[in-house]
Amino acid sequence: MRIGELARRAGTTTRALRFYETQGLLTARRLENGYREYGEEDVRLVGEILSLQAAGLSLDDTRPFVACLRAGHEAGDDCADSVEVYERKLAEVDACLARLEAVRAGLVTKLTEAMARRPDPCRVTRSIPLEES
Amino acid sequence: MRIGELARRAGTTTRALRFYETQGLLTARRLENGYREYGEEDVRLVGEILSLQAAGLSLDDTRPFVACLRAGHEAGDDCADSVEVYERKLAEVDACLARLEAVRAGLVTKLTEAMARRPDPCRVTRSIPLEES
DNA sequence: GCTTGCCTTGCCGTAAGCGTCAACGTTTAC
DNA sequence: GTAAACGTTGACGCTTACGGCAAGGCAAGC
Repeated sequence: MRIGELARRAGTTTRALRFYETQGLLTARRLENGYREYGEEDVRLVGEILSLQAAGLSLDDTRPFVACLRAGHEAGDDCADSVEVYERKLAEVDACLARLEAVRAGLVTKLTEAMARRPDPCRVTRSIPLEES
Repeated sequence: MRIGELARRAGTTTRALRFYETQGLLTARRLENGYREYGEEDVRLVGEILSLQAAGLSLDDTRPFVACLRAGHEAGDDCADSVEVYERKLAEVDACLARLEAVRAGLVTKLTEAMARRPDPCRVTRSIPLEES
């Protein structure tokens, strides 16, 4: 199949596929007219990439998974390198979570302090009519 | 004072200060030779920007705070706009936390599944010598 | 022969916050 | 007199994952 069909079937764009190729994630044989030609296994491969990206991995992180599939494994994470990426990414996510928690705490502090400084905290902008609706 | 001194006193670089100026966050009068000239209040202002960035705000988010200080308020968050930024940012951080939690959960799932598929999970790489140390 | 649709390569732009030259003028001290 | 330390503007680099557009080649239906 050609690039357009692969893009449709894998659920992405031709732009993305060509980009993956420049990144060495995808390869294609060429037809006589220069068009890229893909096989069924490429649908699976691109699907793996997209699924991993959705799981929070960067494109670069998907390399071991692609290599693993190319090496004939049934799943992209059937290789040690892939599992290692999972672990590394998990650690990164945990670090990011911790940092965000800290940022959150700082924001809450600043917010409450600012609110405490505001004059007339009990002011009512508009009185509520008793008999409405 | 000139840009170098302001940078030192505020704890940043001249490059950053010039950048803030292009972003409209900082203004400076010019000496006859074209050099930027700052006052004491600018030290405070730049300090506010840096502190907010450290708290997780983007440079753009600091605009209301700077405007608030320029308007003569004692604190940069003595204005409604600034407080609004706190609230918006807090919501953003919360959303980001939720997304990261989901990513984390997905990673853990993938990792445990991949580990479960690995052969020989009880394999011992090296036997532990009984009499060591 | 015309249109339509698919394909090609390549280059620019995005968002954030500066770092790092380049190439040059100014001030100050020895 | 000159060197060091400071100042100026401008422009490019970096990172991610493409989108958009240009300018064209190829294929198929009417």
